[in-house]
Amino acid sequence: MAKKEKDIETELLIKKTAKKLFFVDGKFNATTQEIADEAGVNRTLINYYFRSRENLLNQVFEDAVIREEDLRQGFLESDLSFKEKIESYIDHAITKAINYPYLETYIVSRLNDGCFYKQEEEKEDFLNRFIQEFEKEVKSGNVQETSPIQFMLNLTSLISFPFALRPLLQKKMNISDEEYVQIISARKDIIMKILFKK
Amino acid sequence: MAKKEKDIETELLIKKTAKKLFFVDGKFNATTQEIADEAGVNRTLINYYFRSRENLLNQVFEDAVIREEDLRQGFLESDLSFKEKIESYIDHAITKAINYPYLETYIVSRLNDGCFYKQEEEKEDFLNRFIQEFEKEVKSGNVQETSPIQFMLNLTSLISFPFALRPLLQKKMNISDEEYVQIISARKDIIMKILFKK
DNA sequence: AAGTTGTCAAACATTAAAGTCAAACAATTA
DNA sequence: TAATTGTTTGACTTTAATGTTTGACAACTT
Repeated sequence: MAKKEKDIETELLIKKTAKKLFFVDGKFNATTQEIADEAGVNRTLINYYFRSRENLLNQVFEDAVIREEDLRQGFLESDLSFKEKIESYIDHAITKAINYPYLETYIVSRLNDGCFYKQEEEKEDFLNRFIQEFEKEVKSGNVQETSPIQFMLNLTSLISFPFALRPLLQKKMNISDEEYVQIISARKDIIMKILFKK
Repeated sequence: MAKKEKDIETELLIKKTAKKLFFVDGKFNATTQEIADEAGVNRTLINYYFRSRENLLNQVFEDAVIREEDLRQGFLESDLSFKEKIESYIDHAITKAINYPYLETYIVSRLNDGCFYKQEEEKEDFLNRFIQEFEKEVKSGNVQETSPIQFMLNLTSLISFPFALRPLLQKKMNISDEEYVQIISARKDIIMKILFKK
């Protein structure tokens, strides 16, 4: 069992590199060669560790879905106020979006290519709890009156879109990299102001 | 010059089908065979009309960029109020998003694959005019005080994201197709309420 | 140091997608 | 109707990406 650690290291390195290409660079069509080059390893190692390219992609996809669902996990658990919970959610989501801007669009592109994944169990629970908490906020007049679903749509749209569409938006609006970072770092407050009346 | 019309028909059919696969179905990796099958024509016709696959993709890309920029064209031209202009913009954008939900993410995915396109000239002009009009609105207290760029980000995010991420959002929130259509058709009013104070 | 196991890469094989070509076919026109 | 031009097709070639095999060598084990 020599070099066992190295084994895991290389395997993880490949996965990490694939994720970097997919989620960070948005190169959804990266070939095994490109992944190997970027990772600085021989291309055949991808087959050695993952059997096939498809296998690697599936693992990456699964990880992405998990990461995506992780964010919601525990989001309602704390004893913060609803507004504070949303605030902390935005923080997390923005951090995620900075590190993996194309995570969501990658998942969608895979879904459209016929990839599936099984639903988590606790979801119903989560949605119900969220709806309940949200309705309370509506009654207290803290948020604009809409359906909880629309509220979530607004929330996720306002957070993720500027990251996922960054190249296009920058180009359309003639914005430099530095400016865009500026703009993006101001998003949290703006989003909070939009979502909460008080 | 026989059959000139038919020529154009087939060529357009192929392009239209490619667009359908890319922008409507989100199949960014469709092969020439898949495009041909979907169009009900022989695969080699793609080479006959477009020389190469890459060529077809570039044409489709260019068209997409144009369509994308068209939407903005004339948006400020009318003598409607700013609010009415935005309202009509949202109408157009939603119609576009219904018909081509993946238009924007497709462009981004191509940009990330190293595709470029040249900037339009009148852009600076458009942006300046928009900024001017927007600042006036801020002064009149019709909109929340933010930068015009942030306003545009909010606007486009709120419109496009629910379309571009539809499969993921539906899955995450356990929403049926019928429900989702419902939700989406209510977006315009919701977005207007968010963007305008009065 | 000989044996064992895990790691890696070069060379080769396979596959599937893209692209070419020549011949068949259709339409138009002289 | 024969000739010309444009369109479509099937068979073939090329290319590029994936997958497999084998053997070198490094590290650890005894």
